[in-house]
Amino acid sequence: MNHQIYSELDFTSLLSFSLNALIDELHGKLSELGFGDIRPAHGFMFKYLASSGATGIELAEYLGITKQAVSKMVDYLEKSGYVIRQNHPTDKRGKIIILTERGWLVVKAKEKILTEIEGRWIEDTGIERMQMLKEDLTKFVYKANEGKLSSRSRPVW
Amino acid sequence: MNHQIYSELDFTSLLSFSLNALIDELHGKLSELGFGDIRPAHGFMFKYLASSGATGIELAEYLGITKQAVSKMVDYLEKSGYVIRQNHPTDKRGKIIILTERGWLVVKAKEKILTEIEGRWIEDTGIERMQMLKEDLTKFVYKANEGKLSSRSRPVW
DNA sequence: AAACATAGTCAATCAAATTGACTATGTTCA
DNA sequence: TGAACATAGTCAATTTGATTGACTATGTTT
Repeated sequence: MNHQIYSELDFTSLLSFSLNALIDELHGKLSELGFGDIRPAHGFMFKYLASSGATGIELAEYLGITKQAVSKMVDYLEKSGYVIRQNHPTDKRGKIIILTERGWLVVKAKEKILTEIEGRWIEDTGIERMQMLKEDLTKFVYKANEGKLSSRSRPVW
Repeated sequence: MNHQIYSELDFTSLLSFSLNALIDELHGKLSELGFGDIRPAHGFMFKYLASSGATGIELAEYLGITKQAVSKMVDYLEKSGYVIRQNHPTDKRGKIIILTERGWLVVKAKEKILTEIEGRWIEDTGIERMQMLKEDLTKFVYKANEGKLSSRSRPVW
């Protein structure tokens, strides 16, 4: 293995490679579990839908993409049986997107896998350092978004 | 500002948001400097070309994308005046892609901006913690790639 | 010399997003 | 209360970054 590559990584590369490694492992394991049609781009959508349902526009704001892009993603996930569109109870223009049973299976599988990965990281570096790492990243994210509150800029995984 | 969003971020979100914040700031500043036609996808290409030149296939391997994709990126960057294709000195099939003067300006601007950002992070969290953070991420990246040495999986910024 | 391998390009397609135009419903206010 | 405006969602065309497949030209092996 080419060790040199890893000894001189700049900060941006470190973040990028870490995230990629995480996402690759996650989607590899999801594929093994029969969820091969879930793609990285869907990750944050599932995350948001898990907390409750959501309208298209809520999703668009959360994901930082247009409502048209959300609509297409929902088309795909609905066709694949992970979500359904329901009529909004009070607003006849609106729809609410909710997870199907199969959608919930994905969310649960995803959580399990991510917990495993994070657990392995904790074993490697210790719980205190992992905690610090999270604190620091949280601080950076928070600071980076102080000035311009808006637009979450395509967080894709 | 919605503080709640930031207090409960899982690890994947933290990595994703940190990386996005970094990339957004970098490309915002590059735009201000007149390099608005450089896009996040070009980041690692510039990084690799800066160390020496490279053939298309070397770039493809480094970036984890196909040689056709590299060829298109090079078309774009050549048209924009950041790189040129030269004939390979010994292999008549091959080309070497090297940075133009304008390409070097981008590399230097990029390094300056990233150093600034990293400096701000160090101010916020301290040099020791920053060092630990880097060590930990390096360890994760290294471990994640032990099994399967190949394919760098689209590191895009 | 023939057979195979490699570097690069061309063309068609896919994935994830965009902008712009549109329908239907909801809200405001003169 | 109805006209004017705003909002939720879809349809269509386009862009960006990537893919697979087919091809040319050159290099290497046997």
